[in-house]
Amino acid sequence: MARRNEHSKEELQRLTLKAVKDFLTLYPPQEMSLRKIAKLIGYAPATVINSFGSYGELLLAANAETLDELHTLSAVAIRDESNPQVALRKLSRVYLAYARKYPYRWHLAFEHRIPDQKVLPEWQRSRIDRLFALFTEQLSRTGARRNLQDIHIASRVIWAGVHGICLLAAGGGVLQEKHASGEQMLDMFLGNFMASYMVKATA
Amino acid sequence: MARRNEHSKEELQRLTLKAVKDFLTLYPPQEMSLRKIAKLIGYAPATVINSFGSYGELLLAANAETLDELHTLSAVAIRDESNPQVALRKLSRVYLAYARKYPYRWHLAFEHRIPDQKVLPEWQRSRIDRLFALFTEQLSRTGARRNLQDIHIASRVIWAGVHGICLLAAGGGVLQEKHASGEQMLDMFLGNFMASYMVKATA
DNA sequence: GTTTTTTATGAACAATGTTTAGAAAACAGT
DNA sequence: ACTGTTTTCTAAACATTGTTCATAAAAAAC
Repeated sequence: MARRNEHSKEELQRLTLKAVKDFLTLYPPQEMSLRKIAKLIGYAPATVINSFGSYGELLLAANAETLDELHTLSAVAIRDESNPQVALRKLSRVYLAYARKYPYRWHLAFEHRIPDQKVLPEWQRSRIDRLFALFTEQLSRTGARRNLQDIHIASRVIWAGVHGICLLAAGGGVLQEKHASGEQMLDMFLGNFMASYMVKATA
Repeated sequence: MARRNEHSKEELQRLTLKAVKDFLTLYPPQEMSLRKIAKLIGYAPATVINSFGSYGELLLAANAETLDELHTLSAVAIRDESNPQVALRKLSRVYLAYARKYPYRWHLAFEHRIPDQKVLPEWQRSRIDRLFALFTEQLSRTGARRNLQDIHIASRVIWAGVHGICLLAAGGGVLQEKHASGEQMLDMFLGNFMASYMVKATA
């Protein structure tokens, strides 16, 4: 066969990413494949490869959309929140809600080593950093007078804690906690950590 | 070919698991395959399947060994530690050290949905619970007089926090933190969380 | 020595991501 | 309108994956 020219290069990418998103909304990444996605959009496998470079890069692009979505939801959630500690709580709830709503997409985005790619592209790295930055900003606004390095570390600790709790609360695999709700864990984590963090700051 | 009877059923399993362990000490799980392991031990692929049931169950068995190792190291590390808070710190350090030493094995063990297996076996579930229990026990010994449910949740929070921090500090993938050391993050996490947790307990 | 059981494998299968030669539509130049 | 070039797209082939099954051969049982 030959060219059909039904979709532009960008349209084809949009089409493909939409198919991936829809698939991962229902089924886990391991059940997904290049050929299934190709069949879903009505194109040949090689066409998808031509469009994205490789299956791994397609996943990378899909993850970029996930991270963007999560960032937007987070930013909106704390837009009118003046209290930084409450903002941190809201951020954590957004993460948990997202991890529950789209467990497969969420998990894939933070998965390690998606392809055998040696180094992940800069535009992906910056998306992760942008997520961290949301926490760092709120932490700076708490008024805890500390050096930047201290705030940097603390924001990572909070992010890591939230992430780990989401794994327990929404992860469908080995880690699965039934007897403790995600909300309870998040509240206990942020409540205790921030309480002590603020105390030492004002002392 | 036919039977060689060089190894008993158990010996063959030991041999296979050793090969998997050695492989994952050097290379990531995605580069591993049933056929490579089979070649390493000098048996046919079908023989390995016969021995473990499936490739997924082989990974499950390998993960069981990882969890056992981690449990033993943890138990030994806190054996003579009378102070429960110090014990929690030591536990977290063991996790971090292990995640750094065997990043691939560590990651695979806590990965979600290794095979397409619907439900993970009971003997695997109990190994995870045993790891949690180490944290729960020390938390109980802190003297914080709380109900069991509260301690249960708190132990999960601590475990999740430690796990998330290890992901940042030792995870070789998307999440990678260069500017904050794992030790710093662990100390800040446990220090602040426990400080507040204990205060409220004695109040 | 004959039968049965256990052990191990080779060959075949379906599915995977990727490469490549080339067909056909769109475009450009005259 | 014809011709040459470029772009778009795919079928076919490849190597690799996990898994199944008939079967060969050694060991064990009788």
